[in-house]
Amino acid sequence: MATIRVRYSPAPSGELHVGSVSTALFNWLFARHRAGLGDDATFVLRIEDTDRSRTREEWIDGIQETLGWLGIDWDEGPFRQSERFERYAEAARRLVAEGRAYECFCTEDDVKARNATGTVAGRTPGYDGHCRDLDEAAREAQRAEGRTSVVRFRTPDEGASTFVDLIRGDVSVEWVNIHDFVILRSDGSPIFFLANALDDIDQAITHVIRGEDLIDTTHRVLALRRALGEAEQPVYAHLPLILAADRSKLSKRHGAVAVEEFRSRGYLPEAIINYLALMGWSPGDDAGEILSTDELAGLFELEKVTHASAVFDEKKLEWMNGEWMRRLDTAELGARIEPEVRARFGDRFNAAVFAHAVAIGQERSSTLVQLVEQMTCLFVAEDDFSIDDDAWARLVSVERVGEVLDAVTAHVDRCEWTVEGINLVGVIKDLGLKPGKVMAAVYVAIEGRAQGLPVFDAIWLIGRERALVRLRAARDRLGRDLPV
RNA sequence: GCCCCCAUCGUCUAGUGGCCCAGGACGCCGCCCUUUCAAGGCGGUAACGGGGAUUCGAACUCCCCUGGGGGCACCA
Repeated sequence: MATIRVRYSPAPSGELHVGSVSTALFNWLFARHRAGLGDDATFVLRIEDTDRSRTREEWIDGIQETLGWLGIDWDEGPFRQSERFERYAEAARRLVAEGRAYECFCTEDDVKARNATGTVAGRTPGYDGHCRDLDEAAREAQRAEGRTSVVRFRTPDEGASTFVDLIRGDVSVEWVNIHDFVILRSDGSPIFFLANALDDIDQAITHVIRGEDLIDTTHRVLALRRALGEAEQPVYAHLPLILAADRSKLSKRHGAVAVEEFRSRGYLPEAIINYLALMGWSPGDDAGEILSTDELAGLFELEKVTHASAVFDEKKLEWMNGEWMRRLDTAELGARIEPEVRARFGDRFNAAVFAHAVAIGQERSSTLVQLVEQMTCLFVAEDDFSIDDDAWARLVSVERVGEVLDAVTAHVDRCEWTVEGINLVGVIKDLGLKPGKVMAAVYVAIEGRAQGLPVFDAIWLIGRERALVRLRAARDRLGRDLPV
């Protein structure tokens, strides 16, 4: 039995976006898969809030809320780096005392200016080692001038840094390309590298699974760990990134990227998990694509993670969401939207009508939002009932639409009040018209839109009175629009 | 500019030297079903970036090029 400890360590700088959740998911799937194998696997949640200026409490709550909604649960934490500043500062002091790090008086602008003048032309820009070898007298002089300082880590001057990535193999970089970097800001707060290295040590993390955008930072963290006296190093695995359709980094300008946004647009957590798991990983052709979270955890293997970044395709997510909506138990599906529908319609809400609507809507919608929209025509007050322009245009274009509406109205007025009794197919045929050609007009008149629930059901659900009101209103409006 | 990672249909991917003139899924197109639209069923379109090398034989191995992405902060 192996001991596995992974961590998901988001920075609370906004709502969780799909890339970040993907990282959380892969860590979680790995831990749960190993636990299923009998290993002692722990998933730790850690909030990397070292940058006070970018941290907001609501983001931290939001991270937990979103993970909870998705069903990604954690065994330890959330730990917060902001509560461990003294620990980091102490470690930095120790590194300085041991000569592994040094006090640096250069400001950001100083460094930038020196880079601009070509001091390091032809090389990776970065710190030039200006304060590396200041003696105590020189440092004292700087302080006397009132200059503030940071603590900078001294990287090796030669040789290369190499580590084995579980999904990419050997990853190596020459140290000349990695300059001395800041580990403690002038205000005493730690920089990511330090806090991250120390937390991984203190929390005994065995596997670091994160996005490929962090692959270059690994060498610095590893150097820091060794300087901190840690002999053991965790296993690293760098995940492929999720890109926007234009292959650039996914960002707000590409539309929805925050998971909460997808949530409010009617996506199910099951579908989001399923979709994200299949971005950058595949269990092989035989497993199929619609997989529950448990099934995913059972099949997950880091070794099968793909290497190339993947483009986010909302079309496929939507399809997958529809698949999940149809797989869900109807009562369960109803329960997920009932609070919202109740809130929206107050005492106009009717449980029996709602249940029937969910049952027939389940088969024909891809998102919860679509499902809710389909049933608004059932609950909306007649005063608020409206027909959108596109739908009206559709109605008007129907052949002999006036006659159709008249015949339908007459039928609805007297027919037996069951869905089958309402069946309008015969009525249309009696006019010598094809139901498939003209029924759209009835949909528009009754549901206010060209896309919705089967209209015989809708008529039955809203009742004879209201159905007649809507049909006559449509007929009246038609008379005004198309004076005969 | 320097460094790192990557490279199969439009997109997500299967494929680890012969089973592949490359399979699945989404999308798209067509047909069927049909109370509009959806959903569903059936069918179709579409890819191994280029060039060398190794080999009897390369999508699969190696090299170069090209292309894409990422990194180079007192962000993480």
